[in-house]
Amino acid sequence: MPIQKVDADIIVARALRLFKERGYQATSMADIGAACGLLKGSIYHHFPSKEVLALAAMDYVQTYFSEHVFHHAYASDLNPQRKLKLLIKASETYFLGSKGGCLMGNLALETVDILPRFGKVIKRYFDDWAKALTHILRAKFPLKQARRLAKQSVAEIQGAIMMMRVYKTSECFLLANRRLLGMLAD
Amino acid sequence: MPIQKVDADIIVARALRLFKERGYQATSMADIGAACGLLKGSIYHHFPSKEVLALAAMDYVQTYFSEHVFHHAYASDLNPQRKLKLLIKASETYFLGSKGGCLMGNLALETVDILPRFGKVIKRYFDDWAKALTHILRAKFPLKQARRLAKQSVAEIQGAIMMMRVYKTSECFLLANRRLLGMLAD
DNA sequence: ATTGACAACAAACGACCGTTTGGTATGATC
DNA sequence: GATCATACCAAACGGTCGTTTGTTGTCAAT
Repeated sequence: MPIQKVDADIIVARALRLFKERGYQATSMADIGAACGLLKGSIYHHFPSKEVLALAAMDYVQTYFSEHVFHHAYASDLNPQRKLKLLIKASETYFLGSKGGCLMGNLALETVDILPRFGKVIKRYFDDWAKALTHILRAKFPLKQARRLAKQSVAEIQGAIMMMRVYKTSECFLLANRRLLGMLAD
Repeated sequence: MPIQKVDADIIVARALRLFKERGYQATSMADIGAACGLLKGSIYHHFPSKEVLALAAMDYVQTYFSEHVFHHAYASDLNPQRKLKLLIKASETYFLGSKGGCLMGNLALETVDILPRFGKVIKRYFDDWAKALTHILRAKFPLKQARRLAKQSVAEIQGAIMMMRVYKTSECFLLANRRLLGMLAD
């Protein structure tokens, strides 16, 4: 009775949410199926394994951030402050608008020494984030220093997201972003 | 044939290592048993459950940091710079000397929304860390600012430890500590 | 009308999970 | 030397895991 049709995108979206909020191992295929109105076996019509499904979810996040967050760094017709402001705003909208913090950060600590394929995707995500910030900070700092400040900021924001999950307060996260913005001011 | 005697402390130490390197869910009682030369069932002679064993491991970390890291903040016969230097050195010794990063940080992201009992211990750990830094920074900054800088630094260091695991480089972690130390300089 | 690809179900697979049980050797106590 | 708690093993428990298999109903194309 397949009157309904659940396509791969919906499964990715639901799985992403679960992986982000509960983690990889604590999310079962049955959980994902239930979130889609399917039995767990039916998911294998769309994805060959749980690991590939998680990779698809990570890919979605990577694409989302490239298109909705990082891309602000490369909008050529804006000044650096404005670019940074838009990038931070987009990041805040994402992280304050949903539970579970950062999928990449969560999976990083949970799986980096266990599932090597995840590590590469996570690395690329952090790389792209740092690259976007570096590109903006280049307007004020020499390349090496811009790179250092960018990496520092990515680390601080990830740490702040961790604190956000532990303390259930966005204070630390907002401060980290404000401090990043302050790097361009003088 | 119990010619050997594996006591609770050894089990905690081995479990701590496994939980830190692989995470909570990916570490089975059989793994822990094997690391102690025991069958998984034998662990239940010393601990009533996996959850309680993990709590014991977290408690060990909490005590270790209180006695070997945070306590430097309260050594009354040293100037603030010296205190901070010793605290940072002890922290670096710990995090650079073993794999897996920070047990508390790892478990925070993996279990905070799933195992409420873990959340409280993790919170206390971060609180104690921030409190130690606040106590040192108080020498230069008013209380509110000291608190803010302390929290910021804890978040940044946790984020840097995450980067250390992902990129397998201690660079970011060392820089975060240097920046913390720089807060006292002028 | 028949075909065939599709989407889903129902059920089972073997493996492993955390935990429990019952038994067995050890070593100290009386 | 008998007693008894201890530390452990061996085996099983019920349950869940990710995955596979076979089947069924649906829908579009022939």
